[in-house]
Amino acid sequence: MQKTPTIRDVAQAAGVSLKTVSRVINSDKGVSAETRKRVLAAIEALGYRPNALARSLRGRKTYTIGVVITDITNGFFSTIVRGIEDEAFARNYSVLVANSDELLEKEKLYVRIFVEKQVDGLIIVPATGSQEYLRDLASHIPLVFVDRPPRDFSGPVVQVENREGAYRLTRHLLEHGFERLAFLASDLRLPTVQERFAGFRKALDEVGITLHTEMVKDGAKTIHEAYRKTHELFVLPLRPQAIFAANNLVVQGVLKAIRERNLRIPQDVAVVGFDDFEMADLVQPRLTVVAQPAYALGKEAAVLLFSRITCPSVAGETVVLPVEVVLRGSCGCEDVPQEKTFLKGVRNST
Amino acid sequence: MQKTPTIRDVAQAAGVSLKTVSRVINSDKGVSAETRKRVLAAIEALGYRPNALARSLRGRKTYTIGVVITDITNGFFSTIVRGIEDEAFARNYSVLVANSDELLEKEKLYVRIFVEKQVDGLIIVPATGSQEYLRDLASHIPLVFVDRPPRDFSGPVVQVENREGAYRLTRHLLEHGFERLAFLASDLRLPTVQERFAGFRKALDEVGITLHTEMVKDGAKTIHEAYRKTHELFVLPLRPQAIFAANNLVVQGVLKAIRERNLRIPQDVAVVGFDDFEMADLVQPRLTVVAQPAYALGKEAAVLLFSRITCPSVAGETVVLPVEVVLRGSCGCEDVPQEKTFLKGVRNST
DNA sequence: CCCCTCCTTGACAACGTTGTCGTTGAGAGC
DNA sequence: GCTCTCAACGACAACGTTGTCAAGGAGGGG
Repeated sequence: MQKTPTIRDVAQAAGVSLKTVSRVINSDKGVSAETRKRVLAAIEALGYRPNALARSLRGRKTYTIGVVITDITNGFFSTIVRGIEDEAFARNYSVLVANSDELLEKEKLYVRIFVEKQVDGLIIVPATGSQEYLRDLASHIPLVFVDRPPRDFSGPVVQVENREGAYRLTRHLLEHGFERLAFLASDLRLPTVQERFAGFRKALDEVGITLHTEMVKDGAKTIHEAYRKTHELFVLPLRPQAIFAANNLVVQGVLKAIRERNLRIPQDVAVVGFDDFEMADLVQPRLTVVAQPAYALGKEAAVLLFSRITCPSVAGETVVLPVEVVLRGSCGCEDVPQEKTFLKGVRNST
Repeated sequence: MQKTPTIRDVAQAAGVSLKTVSRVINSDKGVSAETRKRVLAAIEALGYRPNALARSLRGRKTYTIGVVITDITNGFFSTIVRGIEDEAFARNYSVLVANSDELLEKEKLYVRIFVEKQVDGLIIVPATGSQEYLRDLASHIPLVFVDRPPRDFSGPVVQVENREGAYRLTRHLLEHGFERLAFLASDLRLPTVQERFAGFRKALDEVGITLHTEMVKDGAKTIHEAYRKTHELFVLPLRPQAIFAANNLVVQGVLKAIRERNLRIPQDVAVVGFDDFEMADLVQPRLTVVAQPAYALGKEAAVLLFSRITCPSVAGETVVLPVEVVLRGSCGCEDVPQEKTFLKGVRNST
């Protein structure tokens, strides 16, 4: 491990001052063509690479943002991250990522670390609990939330029409004539889930259907737990006719359980999910879902963050992106597979 | 945006020198209990947070590593990243991530940026092309490759038994009596794919089956392209009896095409894939695959990297992790769904 | 010929830390 | 009472950059 050359070594090699080298590196004007050539030659010869740390310390800008999500393994979040990353890349920014696992303490810790690392901004999927701890921070560094609003704290959020999407999908279910609908959620304390539940509930209320508590299952945070809760639904005296799975993990558990019980979808029980993903298009019957623009969610959050970074006076309001009900077979509709339903792949590719 | 307090402000507030504050922050000895208390009080009062940039510049250590993968959206890679991230978190390291999209130029650019940001180490899934450009770098900073070895360059790699896995899976297919096997690949220039193809081929050779060129399709880099190539296979006069999909994206395209042609799996055509993922367990019939320990891949790569970071003399050899052939229904076996096939979720949770 | 301008260049300090080394003072040992 | 040791603390430089300011020289206009 030999010593990395610094601007000083380059200056010496080229026989100029530190500042002149600095000017060449930053393509500042005020350097003659001749000198510039000599400096560039020295840079080349020594294999000099600027030290971004020193630059950032001096310039108070790291060209790095921090992203705290709950779990990168979840396709929904990885797609959001991808949206953020692409936008960041286009602006010469790098991205630090962290998985909070829905744990407030982990979120806090990561935020602290990223702030100490002087990130220029932070995009957060807030974990359950209170984001009040961010209050002081918010005046120091631009923050943007994605997917869910923070709690006990107000800041710009980029999210989707959870309530509306759930409402429309539930109405659709009701139009199929189902009356005993179950709602299976990862965590009803999450704002997104609450909104979805509100939409679900509103649709039921409108047609005067009473929702029985045993038809609502909470705490299905993993595929496996969703799977178990689904089984619980089927040992009830009155089994559900349709299941509304509140996210992409839940729906996978639901499918697994139904498969195991040898029930037919949608004849024995209909299933719909919130959030589209490749699998939804490959199972049989294909899954009817509310498709969320995950990539756009990340991209918009990044756009918002960068506008706040470049111009701190930008307040940054809540952005709500539209969702789309994608009817396939699992809700009871006739399933007509058609090409080009590769929505997740829709990207302004780089 | 008020000015953030520095160690200097704390020193002034507590009536001590800079160095004393520094000592308190780093819990160095040589500070009386009384002074320590005063300093801590000042830190608290001012809301002081150390600046990691200055620290890193001074200490030549950033506690940050860079990870360059091809696409975080792909569950295989996001799981690898998760493995890396968990290991990094445990050691107080942060992770910078980048998507190369299999583009060498993007990979190079990111590596350069990360190096300029003075990361303590780099984990790379090398894109197609030559990694020769890393030669100089390797003596300056620890590098570890995951999933595939680099080209024109030798460095520590953490990968799986591609050849062996493909070989075993292909043999299994042959035991079912299939003779016309097709191989569908994303990019045959990739080392992983080459190895898998070699294993596939070896199995065929052993039983004396000649592989016809039209049974090998290359260039299926997206689900959509895999879908198209699959259709191409079925307009051939002699259609394949079984399809070996070389990765998780390919297999999704294959399924989609087969579904569209209303062919039955495995009666009309068997399908197997390389890399397990949730979906494989949910489609009908369930997919027979070679399961790769993606999480462990990332974790091991990180472990190796950190051992090289802490002790630069560690050479770092190639680590090969075992794969497992998971027999389900799509290969022609009787499909006996069983609980607890949640392999992806297997994690030493935090 | 002189002054003014503009272009090129450099010295120096600063960004916020920490390592090195030196100073001070209290207490122990003789 | 004197030296010696050790704990507590501080001054200073350095990490690698860049912003500020000033200097030097060439060239143009009067």
